[in-house]
Amino acid sequence: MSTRERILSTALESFGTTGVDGTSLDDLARELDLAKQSILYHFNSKQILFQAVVDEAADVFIEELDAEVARVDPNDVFAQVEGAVRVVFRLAVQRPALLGLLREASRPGSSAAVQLSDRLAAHIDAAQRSLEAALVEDRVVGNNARLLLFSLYSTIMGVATEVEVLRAMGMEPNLRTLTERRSELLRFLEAALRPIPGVT
Amino acid sequence: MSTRERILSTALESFGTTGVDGTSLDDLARELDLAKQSILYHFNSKQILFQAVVDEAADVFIEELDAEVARVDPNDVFAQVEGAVRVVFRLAVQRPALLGLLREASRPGSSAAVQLSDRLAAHIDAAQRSLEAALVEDRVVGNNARLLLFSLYSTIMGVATEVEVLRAMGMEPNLRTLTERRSELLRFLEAALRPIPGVT
DNA sequence: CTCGTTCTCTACCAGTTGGTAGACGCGCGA
DNA sequence: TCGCGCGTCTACCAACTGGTAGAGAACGAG
Repeated sequence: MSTRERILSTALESFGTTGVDGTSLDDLARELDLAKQSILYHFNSKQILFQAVVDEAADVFIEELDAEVARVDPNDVFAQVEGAVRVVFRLAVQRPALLGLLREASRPGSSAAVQLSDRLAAHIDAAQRSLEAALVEDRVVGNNARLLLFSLYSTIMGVATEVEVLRAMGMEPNLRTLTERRSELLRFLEAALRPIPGVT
Repeated sequence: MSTRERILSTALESFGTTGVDGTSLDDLARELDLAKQSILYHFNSKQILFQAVVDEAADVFIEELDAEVARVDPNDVFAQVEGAVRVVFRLAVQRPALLGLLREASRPGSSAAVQLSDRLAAHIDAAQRSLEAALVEDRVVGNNARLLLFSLYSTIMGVATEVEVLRAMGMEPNLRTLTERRSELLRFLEAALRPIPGVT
């Protein structure tokens, strides 16, 4: 792995867990066993490094989602939701810092928000169109595809990442409860989306 | 308003929008037009100030929820959910920094998480019991009251606070879209909770 | 008046911050 | 062999960080 890649990956880990403001270039340099100035050689400023990290996180996120969605019937909304949930929960286990970074970058007023949204725009549009089609064909219940997508996103990301709230409810965020969380989440989402039989 | 109260309120605003690490005591002092050392007189350290701010935010949050829930039939889960949504959305308009602070304090690994959860424990338990009762009487559909509550929380808080994601979807977070968001959210939650007629 | 308490202030500190300047070593093409 | 670009380094910086020390103002109680 190149130095540049090492820096990116370590920075993603640290920014995603401790936050950008909570991570100093000195911290990163120490962790990388590298001079701080070498970091600044590859990324001219901390801000630029953060942007690069956000881009990388967005790319990984998109890549994983694409790979999963490609294996699923594009007309089956529930299967797509299930795929998205699978991806997010896999990341929650394997790369929690990546989800933490997305959370950091999508914080209200974040400088990286615009950039992140540019990176995701095409995929959001695609998901929205797919949901729209399902909506007009009554394969799914709802009034507004965008807002429905927004609700789905909020629920999935929240259930996958709000581990401290989970703790407050008396459940430790280990692998067993994670599985429970996921299956209850899927049931919840399906109940919210599934048309009532016989009602048009 | 006492100096202590002024400090608390300004700190809540700043911590909730810029984050704790992104806010220096010098910033606060400047904004308050007060010497930094006066802040440290009332709160011996930044950490202690943060804890006090978290406590205050939790108190306000609980107070608002209690006031709303008290006006609602305790056996009507949908009315309770509607009340909670109303409170959260009102705060999203009137005191967005307060929700931002809860988000900050419930960040994975946050030092304030335990404290926040202690403060909310009793209310979480009450909500869970109420949901549990509705569950066994089939007034609501679901398998696990705690996980159901967790899903509800994630959805409501996400839809109310993820304004940058909303922007990424092409909707500006103004008052009109907020109303739309709220009504679509309520529809979504009701669909997720409402038992299908005729099915037991 | 005067003493003690409460609060705010100025002055200061050592450690850390993001960032700059410039030297050194290394590998590679001419 | 030489020069040169690339990457890393040491040394340094001004600004800012959270926090300390201690003086003085305001004020109520005796």
